[in-house]
Amino acid sequence: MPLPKKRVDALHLNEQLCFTLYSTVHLLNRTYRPLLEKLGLTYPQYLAMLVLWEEDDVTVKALGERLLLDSGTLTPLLKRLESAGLVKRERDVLDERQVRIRLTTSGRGLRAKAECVPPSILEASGSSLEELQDLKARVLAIREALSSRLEQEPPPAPASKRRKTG
Amino acid sequence: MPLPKKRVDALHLNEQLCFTLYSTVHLLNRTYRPLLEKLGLTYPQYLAMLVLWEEDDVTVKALGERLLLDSGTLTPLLKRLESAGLVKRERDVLDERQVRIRLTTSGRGLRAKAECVPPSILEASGSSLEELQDLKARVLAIREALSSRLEQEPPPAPASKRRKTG
DNA sequence: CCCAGGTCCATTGCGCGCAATGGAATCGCG
DNA sequence: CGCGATTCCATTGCGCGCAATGGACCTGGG
Repeated sequence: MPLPKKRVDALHLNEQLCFTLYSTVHLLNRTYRPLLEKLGLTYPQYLAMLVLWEEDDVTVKALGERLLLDSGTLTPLLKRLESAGLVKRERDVLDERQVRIRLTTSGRGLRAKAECVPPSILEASGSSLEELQDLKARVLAIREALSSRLEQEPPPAPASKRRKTG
Repeated sequence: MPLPKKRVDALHLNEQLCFTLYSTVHLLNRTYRPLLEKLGLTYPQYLAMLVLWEEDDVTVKALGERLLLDSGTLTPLLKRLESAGLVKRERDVLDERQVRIRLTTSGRGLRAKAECVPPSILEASGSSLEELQDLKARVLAIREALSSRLEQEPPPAPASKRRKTG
């Protein structure tokens, strides 16, 4: 046998964890969609509401740090939540650069209807809570590795200001 | 301690595997971006090229089944690959409903430059190949559960044609 | 007090993903 | 053979994600 395949081809689609994660996230989104439609939310909007249900009255920046999203994504998303009557967006009085996001009564009320979502997803996953918790921890480790790497390397640094490694 | 938290709140963002997967996929995309920029590809375009490097001359439908994407996503993506000179898109002569995607010489040649991508990602993940293979298998199990569920349930069936459960 | 630098949000442009719709080609049943 | 059903791809509309840019605001050194 003169090796019919070139070892374990790293460029083979089905070998790649990344593709598995990528396609699984899309299937998860499709699974969430009919559940969240009843709440009038998309999945990223649902994530923003999760943060607000935990801690009301947060800035766009703080929201972005929790969700790992930037203002280019959040600004239009929050405007849609506002026009849906779920949140209010107001400039901070003490620091007008910031915009504070606050739940409306309607937004707070939506939480009760959201409580049936996680159990439905758990069931659809076909896995146990323990398995999912274990997976979460392992994937988190990868996310942290990617995250710390992305924070350091990219700065092409125009010049001057070498305060990190100097 | 009168339980300061309400058990293990399923609506808590950081409890959810789904958010971990969602945010990790975005970080992966950001990690791939500078690597793939050298090839002139986005991540979904890279995935399509992976399939074509495995098996040239495939239909849009076959590509969609491998990548779990539909024509609404693939048609414009493939047009961009075509205008980049990497593939050709031609109607099948025997069945003109189908469009066959074939690599150009330039598209085949890009494979060599792509070989450095998987090792870079492996390193950035901070994990061993064994750990990633194990994760892949576990996430695949969830993907299969979601997939089989999505295939059955949704048909709202206008009427008639009850061939599955009838 | 002034203003250079930094922070925070908004905007723009592009490429997905996907639901929904439509048109052209093919298939299959009578 | 004829015609309704099905298959396959293209198009449209919308909501992300994100890089890049810009503007308003704040802060700190002089």
